[in-house]
Amino acid sequence: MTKTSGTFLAVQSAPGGRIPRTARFDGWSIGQLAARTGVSADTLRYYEKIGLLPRALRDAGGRRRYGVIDLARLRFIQRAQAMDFSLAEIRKLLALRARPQTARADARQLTAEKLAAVEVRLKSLRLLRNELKLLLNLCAGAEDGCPILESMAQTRR
Amino acid sequence: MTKTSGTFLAVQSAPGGRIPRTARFDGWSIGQLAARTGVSADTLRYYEKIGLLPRALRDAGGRRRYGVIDLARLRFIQRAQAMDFSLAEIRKLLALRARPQTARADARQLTAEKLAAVEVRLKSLRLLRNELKLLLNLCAGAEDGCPILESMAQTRR
DNA sequence: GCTAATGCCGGAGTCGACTCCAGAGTCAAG
DNA sequence: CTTGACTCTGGAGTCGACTCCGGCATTAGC
Repeated sequence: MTKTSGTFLAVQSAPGGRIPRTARFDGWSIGQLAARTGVSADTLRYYEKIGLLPRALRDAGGRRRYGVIDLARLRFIQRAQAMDFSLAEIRKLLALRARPQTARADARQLTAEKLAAVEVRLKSLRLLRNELKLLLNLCAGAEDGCPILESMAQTRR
Repeated sequence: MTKTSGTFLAVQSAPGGRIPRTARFDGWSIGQLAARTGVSADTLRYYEKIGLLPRALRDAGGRRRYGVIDLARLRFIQRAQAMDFSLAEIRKLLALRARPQTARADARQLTAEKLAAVEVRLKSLRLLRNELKLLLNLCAGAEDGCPILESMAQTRR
């Protein structure tokens, strides 16, 4: 989400993932994949280290080379992450992808659990918002003292 | 929120904060305050270390003794924490309590900022909830494949 | 007086998801 | 051939809010 160093132009040579007809497409470097996805190179190496991404192919010089499969997997991770799944949960989801027969029920359950957690969080955040609004309203109408600080100082509300 | 080790009975000797008539009330031990508030003794020492609580009075043997002022401050911390304020923010709020003249505006602003942050989080959580619900609905109606995994695998949605 | 419980302190470890670093290797352009 | 951009590795550091530890001192209850 941060480091997007200047490699951007290099990526333009294969827009939309197209393979140039002249030279064999041997994938992207780590920096190119980073620029393409917005995931930093450090993070890509980290994902590999923790096994979220498989060990990438290496070129003659030992440098990582990524292909469309890796890109798809990474996109999957990004989308799952945007859905508030932790890397541990995403690891499970990725494993599910490999065995389609049981995947349905398991993915469903994982998602249902996530939904339940989100609902809970929503509920408490709504309460919190109301509390805060109330405090601000009180504050607007108060002549003396600070209702906000006072409310937190009280022993029971 | 966790460790509530067996000291509970000791506290019962002064229920409701009552002071035994025979001996002078010299406050609570760290364990007693812990049992009374649900904040672990370790955490109390931690709060003192980071200056969230002032250095507690010590008895002859060097052990901490807490009084009602400490209890009130701790309750303040707990309530602010329940309102999603971080310890750093709570530190500011506590500082505000000390200078009532400017406190109003500052506490108001802190609260308003917190409210804004909560609103933002609420919005994104609502979106997330809708996504998850949609996925589960799709999943219920699908005959083949797993719509959940598929949705994450797609390059664009 | 003895023992179990409690408390003290400094410091290390935990969790999750990275981020940063040093020192070395690789590669393309000029 | 040199320069500079990029990459490699293993490991350490970051953030927030604790939690746990070992070794020792003190105290409460019997």
